[in-house]
Amino acid sequence: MAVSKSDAVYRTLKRAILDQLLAAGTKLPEDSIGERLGVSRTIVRQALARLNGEGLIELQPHRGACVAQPSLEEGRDIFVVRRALEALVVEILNDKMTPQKIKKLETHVEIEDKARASHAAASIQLAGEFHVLLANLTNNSLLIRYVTELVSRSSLILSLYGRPHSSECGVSEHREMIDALAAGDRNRARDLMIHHIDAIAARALLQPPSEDAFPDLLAAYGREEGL
Amino acid sequence: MAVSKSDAVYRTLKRAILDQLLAAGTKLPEDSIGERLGVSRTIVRQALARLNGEGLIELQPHRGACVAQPSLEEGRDIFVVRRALEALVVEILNDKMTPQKIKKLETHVEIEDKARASHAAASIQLAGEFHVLLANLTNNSLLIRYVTELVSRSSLILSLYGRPHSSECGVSEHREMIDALAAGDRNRARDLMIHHIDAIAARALLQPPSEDAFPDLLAAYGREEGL
DNA sequence: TGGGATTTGTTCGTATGTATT
DNA sequence: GAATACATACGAACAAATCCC
Repeated sequence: MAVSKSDAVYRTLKRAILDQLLAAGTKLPEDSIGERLGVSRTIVRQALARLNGEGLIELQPHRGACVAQPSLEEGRDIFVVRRALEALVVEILNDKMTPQKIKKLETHVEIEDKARASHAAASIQLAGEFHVLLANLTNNSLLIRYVTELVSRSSLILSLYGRPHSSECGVSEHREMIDALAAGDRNRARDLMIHHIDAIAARALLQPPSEDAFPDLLAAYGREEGL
Repeated sequence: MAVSKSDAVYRTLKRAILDQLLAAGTKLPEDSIGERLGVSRTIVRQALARLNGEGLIELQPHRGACVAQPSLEEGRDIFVVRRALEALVVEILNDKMTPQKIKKLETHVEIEDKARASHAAASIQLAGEFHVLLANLTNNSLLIRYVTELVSRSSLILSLYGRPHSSECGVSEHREMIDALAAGDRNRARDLMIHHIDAIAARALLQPPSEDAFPDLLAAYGREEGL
């Protein structure tokens, strides 16, 4: 077997969460997942433990797992870290750009552009993968792991608080960034990335809809009624 | 039970690795660990999987686990990320310092100072904990998790490539950093942190000793002998 | 090269803890 | 508040792969 079973389950679940087939908050019982995927609970448990480590699911003792529902505050925390690490990515890449790498990035953006019209799901995924690709070019495995995790979690946040079906990134911003890197313009590349992440954060961290506003309204009415 | 068994095993193993009771490269057979700690293999496996996720052990399929032996290059990668994230920590703390927090930090440094004379093991641990404490004060849970992981792995690198028994950090540098934060001097706090991390990296990433130099020497001799 | 010993990977039954009626 | 239903936590045993002689 090329990859282990739990690896396959891990990937399947991760993809399902990021594609929003499993919405935030969905319960993930070991038994039904195992049955559905034709593996035992042990395998599912391993996959769940790994997803928990990456913050994609929440795992409560004796109460099982559910798809993570990061709060707005957690969302902000994630983007604060993401901005710092992706700034580091371009910082590192400034000294390591080659024609091959530029070509790789341009090819990816081409694909993004083509998918943009067709359908949103693939577009969102590709936009995230651009950031992971950038991280990969640094060859710093830890940085790659962190950025990958951050991009995944950003996607979750976007699904919770962002405007529905809005792509995470603008393709044009990716193009500008490649140009700055290719030109060796350190400061511009860095500024573009920071601006880009901030733009993503702004799109992803809109104020939560009615659900949260509701209790406050009720409380206000309650006070008027002497409650 | 307040914490799960695998949690306890995880903590025990982590501590053992960081305290160098388990040297880098040591094999970690599930069975003997379980026997030693009075738990079944299932529990040990869970703990090992988690340690693997944090990069403290290496886990090869069908071949078991051993304490991680990061290469010099991985070591450099880790410190590159650590510098960026700890710079972010002080950046955030600049806006959030309170007398309570300053007191907390000062108290910790006091303890560090006292342990410095007595024995090295505790001293190294406390030095790392200062950085974790700083991260904790940001209240950003993701940042806390990443910094904690980075500090742990730095400790492993120090044990592999650093001068033996040398403490990771100078206590005086910690004091200066607290002063800069207390004074609200953003730039100075940031510069001190970056300088501090670079100093740690320099102490931790010395050229590897004879082992690596040996093959080169042999090769040189070999060429002279026509090999 | 082969085969036994050892270690990991997996299954599944039982125990335990949580939620609900 | 107790009993029941349900899901997870754990462990013993089996299967498969690796190591070592």
